[in-house]
Amino acid sequence: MQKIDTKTKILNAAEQLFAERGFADTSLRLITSQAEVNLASVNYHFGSKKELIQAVLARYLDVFAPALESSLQTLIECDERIDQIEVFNCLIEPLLSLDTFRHQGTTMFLSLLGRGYVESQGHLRWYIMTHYGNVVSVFNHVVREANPHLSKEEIFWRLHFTLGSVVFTMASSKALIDIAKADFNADVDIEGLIHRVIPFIAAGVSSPGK
Amino acid sequence: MQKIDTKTKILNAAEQLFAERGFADTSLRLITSQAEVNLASVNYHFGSKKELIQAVLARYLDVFAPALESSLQTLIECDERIDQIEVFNCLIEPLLSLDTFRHQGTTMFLSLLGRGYVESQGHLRWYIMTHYGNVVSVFNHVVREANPHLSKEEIFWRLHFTLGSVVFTMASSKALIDIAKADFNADVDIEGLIHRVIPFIAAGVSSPGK
DNA sequence: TTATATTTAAAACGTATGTTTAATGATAGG
DNA sequence: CCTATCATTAAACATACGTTTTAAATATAA
Repeated sequence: MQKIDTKTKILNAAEQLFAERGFADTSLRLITSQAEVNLASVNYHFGSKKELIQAVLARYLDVFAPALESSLQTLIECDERIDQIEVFNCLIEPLLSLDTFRHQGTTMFLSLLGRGYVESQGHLRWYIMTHYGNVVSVFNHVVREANPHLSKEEIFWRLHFTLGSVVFTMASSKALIDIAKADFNADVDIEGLIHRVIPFIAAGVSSPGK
Repeated sequence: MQKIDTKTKILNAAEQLFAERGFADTSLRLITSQAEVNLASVNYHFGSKKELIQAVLARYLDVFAPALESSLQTLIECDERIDQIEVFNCLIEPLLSLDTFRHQGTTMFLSLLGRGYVESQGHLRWYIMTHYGNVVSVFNHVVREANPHLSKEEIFWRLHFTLGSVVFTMASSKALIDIAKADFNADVDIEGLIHRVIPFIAAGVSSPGK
């Protein structure tokens, strides 16, 4: 059992609480008591609550973004004709690897992403664009290749519908999985959920439209 | 120009601020100053902030739920074979009529719905089920009719993916529409957005799956 | 070991929150 | 006209928040 330093203990506690309760409803005192560190250490190590939130998100994005990018690059190099479902399949491995990277990492990441998008009034969007803009561009490019019949604008909107499906579902995945258990005796985990959502969003994105 | 009573002034100011900034980030002082009423009048008329939030949501749901229900009933009675796109089309009129009912009512309602779902930790879900459970049942029933090839469980998940697409997009529709304006010189309003999202979610829901 | 820098600790600060109180004003019924 | 109910106001309340300060403790390096 190795010793975990204060900074990491804060990040671990913070990400869990942020994912469960959102940013505004999670106080620094709750975080530090859960992490069993002193209150002031948050401001010492991170400067402010806002910077802590960024650090929590960055810890995931720094792993996820490069993984997705290389996954997309492989797709570009190997396939002549790209299908939309293959594009979304590129998300699976980078997403699921977050679960080995940290306990319930996939759920945590997607919850944080969803909460960040609705709570930060567009700040997260800007942050992602400036820090991970490249992988976003590549993703957009590949989706365009897979759907030559769609305009840039149509793709813009459909990718946001997609993002909504994913982060909204994942943000409440814990509760939803419980309901599914109770109502259908169905045992679903986060991996099963991802495999359920991908056909849905792929069909939506590639739909001929009205 | 008729005189608006305090209770309504509070509701009007609250729903706008809630939709824009979320529930946690909107203080009663901000609401009452915007509404130009006394701070204490919130607790006098509504009891607490939580009950104010419920009142704001109820004001929309009390209009939307019956409208949707009758719209679905008409569909059931008229069509022998129901298509999924028709089911979602039933949402259009009830949603858009909120815009005449109140300024930017459609956007407001969907934003509130989205925020309620992610901020209330499942409370809104319970509230809707207990107060408007009937229309939810009818909607579920119609979707089942339109998609006999899908299991109850599959429909459960796909409707949540759908809800995610809609509320997530609408919750940030203001910002997204601005981006679309800047990037594509595209003029989109809330009605246009609804007509964009319906083919997307209809294709997703009725997709054969993997 | 000593000097220096880094990290932790406890306490207080200032501010903002939701809520309550108590007094005043308005309104309608007898 | 008086009274009882309802509505509004200003002020205070208690609490919770993010942040800062000051000092002690710990680690690091000479």
